[in-house]
Amino acid sequence: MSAREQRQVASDAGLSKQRVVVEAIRLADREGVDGLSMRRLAGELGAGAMSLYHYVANKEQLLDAMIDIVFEEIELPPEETDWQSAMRRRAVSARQVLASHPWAIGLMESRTSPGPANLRHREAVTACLRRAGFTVLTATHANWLLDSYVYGFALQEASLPFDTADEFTGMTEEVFLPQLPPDEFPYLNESAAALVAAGYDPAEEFIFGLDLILAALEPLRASA
Amino acid sequence: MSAREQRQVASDAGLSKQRVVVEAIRLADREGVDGLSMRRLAGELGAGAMSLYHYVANKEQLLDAMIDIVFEEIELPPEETDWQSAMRRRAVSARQVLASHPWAIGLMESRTSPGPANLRHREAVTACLRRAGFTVLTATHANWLLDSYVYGFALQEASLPFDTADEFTGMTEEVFLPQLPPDEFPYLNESAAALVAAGYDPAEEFIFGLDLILAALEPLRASA
DNA sequence: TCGTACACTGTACGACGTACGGTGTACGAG
DNA sequence: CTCGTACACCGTACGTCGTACAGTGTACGA
Repeated sequence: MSAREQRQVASDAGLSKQRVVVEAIRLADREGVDGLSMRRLAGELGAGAMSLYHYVANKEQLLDAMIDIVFEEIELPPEETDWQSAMRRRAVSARQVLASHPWAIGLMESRTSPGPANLRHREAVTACLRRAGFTVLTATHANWLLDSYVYGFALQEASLPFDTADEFTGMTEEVFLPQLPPDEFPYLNESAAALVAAGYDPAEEFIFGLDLILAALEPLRASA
Repeated sequence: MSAREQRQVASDAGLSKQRVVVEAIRLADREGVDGLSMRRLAGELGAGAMSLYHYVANKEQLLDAMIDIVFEEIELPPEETDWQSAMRRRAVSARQVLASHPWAIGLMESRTSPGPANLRHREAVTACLRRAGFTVLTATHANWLLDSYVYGFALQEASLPFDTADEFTGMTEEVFLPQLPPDEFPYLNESAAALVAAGYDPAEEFIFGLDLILAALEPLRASA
């Protein structure tokens, strides 16, 4: 048995850029982006820290690659349906993916050059809009608008300190409301109370705004 | 002249939480959030690194305080106009502020508890919407929708690798287009070409989506 | 049999956040 | 006028970070 094969047994498989990046994503999902260090990542892979630099030029490039894998996970707009359904599907998918990799959102601000999966995604979305009858310029507007909504929603969702409706109710009643004097924040109190009563569901909230935007974009199609 | 007065001359004024946080923001604006270290910040203030810990519990709290100062800079919705104008003003202000502190957007994802300025802002926005005739629930929807758009737009804008229209044209023609094979990315090519021809202005782009959202929200008012 | 190339790693450096234990000065009490 | 205390500030040190650099061992073609 060669040393390479030994290593493969010891660490589940030989190293590769793919394996490094995938494990990095797992680590970031588990511990947050601050918990992702080259040493820890190497440890997870059963390797020395410097070995990683044979597959990734530096940590920045590793982060770029991680982001692009995230984009790969987002569904492309299906081609066989009307444009609104297609956009809704890909937006919903994007929200799900970003919610399961919250660190990705904070990373986008600092990373300026889009990866290949990102480009493929943009191309597919633009294609869908153009084929639906939007002009080049209105398609650009629609693109900015939809992406802004999706990213902004994911950003807000990521900064919520709870994940489930129960946690929300608990946190609101025990932490937030006591911090909000009703005379200074009457409307926030009212709104928090209503949300506790009505229940809290980010997926529903997301769909509401999304459908409102899609409906408002409909009249901009040239061939309507 | 006392030692304290000497210090004040040497470093422009005695230390204070306010001064520490403001200088931290200046440093982050200038060098990015990665360039902000306790040692460098202390250096800018003419102090030792550990002195900062008398005004800030740790770096996390410093970042929280920075974010809240940023929220303080955003205009509250004016009370004397119709709700759409009020929302437009505060949204435009928010975009400007976030564009001048791009690091703030990436920070929001990891920071979960809102500061006082943030709360005041939310209260004022919610008040404006409720007074305009939105119900508690539709006001919540509108809030999520508008904030998502503003934050998401700011996030996308921050991740653009250029600041001016000229830079945009240059980068597009010299860097992006050569990377986009026309047969693989026909629509992105078309759209890039159109943008170069029509000129690029993020402020206009922002207003487009904003007004579209505001118009779409109008019919949701109860007292319309 | 040997040379080369490749995959990998050990060590070391400078910078980071911050715990801990000072140090000097201002100031109220005696 | 003296002195105790409180406060503002800092020097040093520890563990961790990213990563430059200089190896080391093995596979493989000649």
